[in-house]
Amino acid sequence: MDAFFASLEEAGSEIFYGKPIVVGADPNSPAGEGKGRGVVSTANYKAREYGIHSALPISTAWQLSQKAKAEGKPEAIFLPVDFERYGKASREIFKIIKKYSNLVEPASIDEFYFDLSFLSSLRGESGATDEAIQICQKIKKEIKEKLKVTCSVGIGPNKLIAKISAGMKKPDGLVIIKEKEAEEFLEPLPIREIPGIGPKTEEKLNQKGVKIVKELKKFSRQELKEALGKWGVELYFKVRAIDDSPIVENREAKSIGEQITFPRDTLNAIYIGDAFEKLCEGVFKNFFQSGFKSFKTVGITVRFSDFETKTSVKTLKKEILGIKEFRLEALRLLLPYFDRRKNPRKKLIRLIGVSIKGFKTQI
DNA sequence: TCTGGGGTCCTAGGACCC
DNA sequence: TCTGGGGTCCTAGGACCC
Repeated sequence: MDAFFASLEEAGSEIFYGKPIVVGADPNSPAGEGKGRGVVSTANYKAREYGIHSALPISTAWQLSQKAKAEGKPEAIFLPVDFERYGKASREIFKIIKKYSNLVEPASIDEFYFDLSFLSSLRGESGATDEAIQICQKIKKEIKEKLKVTCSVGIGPNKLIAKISAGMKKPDGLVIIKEKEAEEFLEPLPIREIPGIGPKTEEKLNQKGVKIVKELKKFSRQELKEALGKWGVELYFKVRAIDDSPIVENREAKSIGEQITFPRDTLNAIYIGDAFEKLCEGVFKNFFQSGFKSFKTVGITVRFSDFETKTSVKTLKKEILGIKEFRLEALRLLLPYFDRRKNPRKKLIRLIGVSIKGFKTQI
């Protein structure tokens, strides 16, 4: 989906239509006047013209909006993240795609993989590509009609190529890469376009003089394995457009968690305890609604004011069924961060988080 | 201008078991 | 007199994705 959260907000209101929209943290909490904590989740394309984008500190986004205002352009509209609403839209999109493919994988709230490989056996190679394009155009049209938002689609011989090509023509694009073209298609791309290559891996490979995918092909499987571990072997195949990862429709959650960054760093036990309580309740509610029966592992996260982040995890011998046990175990993990045991310098706390894993399914 | 929130997967060392 | 080998679980941390 294109600028999904912001597009949904824009589509949901006449007043917002055509305006720059920024979904994310509140720019005016707690300090007011654009001094808020947090980052931009999604900016629509109008807001991107101001230089506002995902992951940008919300305070910076606020300044960019003020600068635009001074130049006589419209101020950006800042909105909180409404996960429930976006989740509902996401499920509707899933249903639309499902009408055209019986295998649809929600890769995230705004990304889907779907299988059209049945067309190849049905129509032969050239007929299949034509029909794949037609189906994707229908899906795009139906999503636009029903939700008033656009998406970008990539058609390829595997998930890797489909994903990368979907990103080539945004927004509202449709790109098809045939199997024969796939390897050549990747060669001139910056290595960062390969999903899984982030800032650290990019830097590591830059050190070896590698900037584009073609240059990665100089390395043997063994060399990439030595440099990047197991992931290096996967990368060896990816740069050759080889990817046999399956489309998985029903993925079960492996962990459930919530975290909160405080408006101001604090060591106030009452304040933190209150937030902690709410996090436990939120996690347990989510766990309960997920339909799992029990869990065995409880974890907490503490981020200090200097951004140092610590985690403590405990796997219990017996399964946890109720919120009281859960809260008690989580609290046992949290308490050491208030005293000498895990916070000898009495650093202020910026964030706490609570998570669970090791689920057991019903029956 | 400080750096969200909800996740997944991998690694490495230690414990433990056969 | 040296101190196997493999498998699995657990913890902490890191990289990455949207």
